[in-house]
Amino acid sequence: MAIPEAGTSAEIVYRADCPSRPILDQIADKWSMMVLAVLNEPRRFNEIKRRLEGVTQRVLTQTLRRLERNGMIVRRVLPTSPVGVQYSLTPLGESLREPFGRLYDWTVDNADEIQRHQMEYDRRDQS
Amino acid sequence: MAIPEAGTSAEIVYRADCPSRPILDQIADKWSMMVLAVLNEPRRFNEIKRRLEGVTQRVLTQTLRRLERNGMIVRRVLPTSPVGVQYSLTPLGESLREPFGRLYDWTVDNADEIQRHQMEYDRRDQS
DNA sequence: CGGAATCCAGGGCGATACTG
DNA sequence: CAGTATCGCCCTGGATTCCG
Repeated sequence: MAIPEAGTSAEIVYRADCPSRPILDQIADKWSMMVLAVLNEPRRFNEIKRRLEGVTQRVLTQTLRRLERNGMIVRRVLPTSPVGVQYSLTPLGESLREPFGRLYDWTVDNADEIQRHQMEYDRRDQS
Repeated sequence: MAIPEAGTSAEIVYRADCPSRPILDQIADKWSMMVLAVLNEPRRFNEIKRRLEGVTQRVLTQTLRRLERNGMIVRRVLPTSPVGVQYSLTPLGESLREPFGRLYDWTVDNADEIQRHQMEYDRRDQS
């Protein structure tokens, strides 16, 4: 993995100006991940909302705005009546699906083991 | 990518009981990522803190607790004086570094393009 | 349909002080 | 050294209402 490792391991420091910081702040949330996953083809607002069980309209709007601002999706107003809005991935957003997919696969593969650890931890230090 | 795609794309829905949900809530934050990245070898609390420029001690403690609860790191109290505490990766935590590394690489590779999009977006809809 | 605006409660997080 | 404890702010996110 290419997480910054200087020549000697004694120098690994995550500096505050590391370019990954603001990016991770923007994209490292589960709704962004799920929106990108659902946008395997262009979809409309309520279509996305329906597919992301549990998301509120406010949060979905904010998530879409941020993804749009970051150049990962495109918002297109359809000349229909009533108006429709279609969201689709840009090449940039498309390229993010691969690393996100890896992470998603990992969570699914290890969900059981993680839950076992959690239960054991909570049992040990019972409050 | 293996994000759930049923036979027809019309059925892609992220159900609230998807096992990835609670996991992503736990791990999809930047400090968890950075802690795992820094723990390429066992390290002590203040050592980790020094390497994660900008993290407060409170947040680092919480992050470490959560990672420990999820079975990704191990906390070991060293019999020194004054006491030292050493954190190290478990195999589970180790296995998470790979997908995290992918994501990190992606952010570094695309940081510039994302910033350009942001500036353009902010310029267009100047408030 | 796809939002924007408003109100409001909870908690995330920083700052600070204290401890074994 | 490696935390815990406490206070207080702000921001996130839910619920609701209104609009083009």
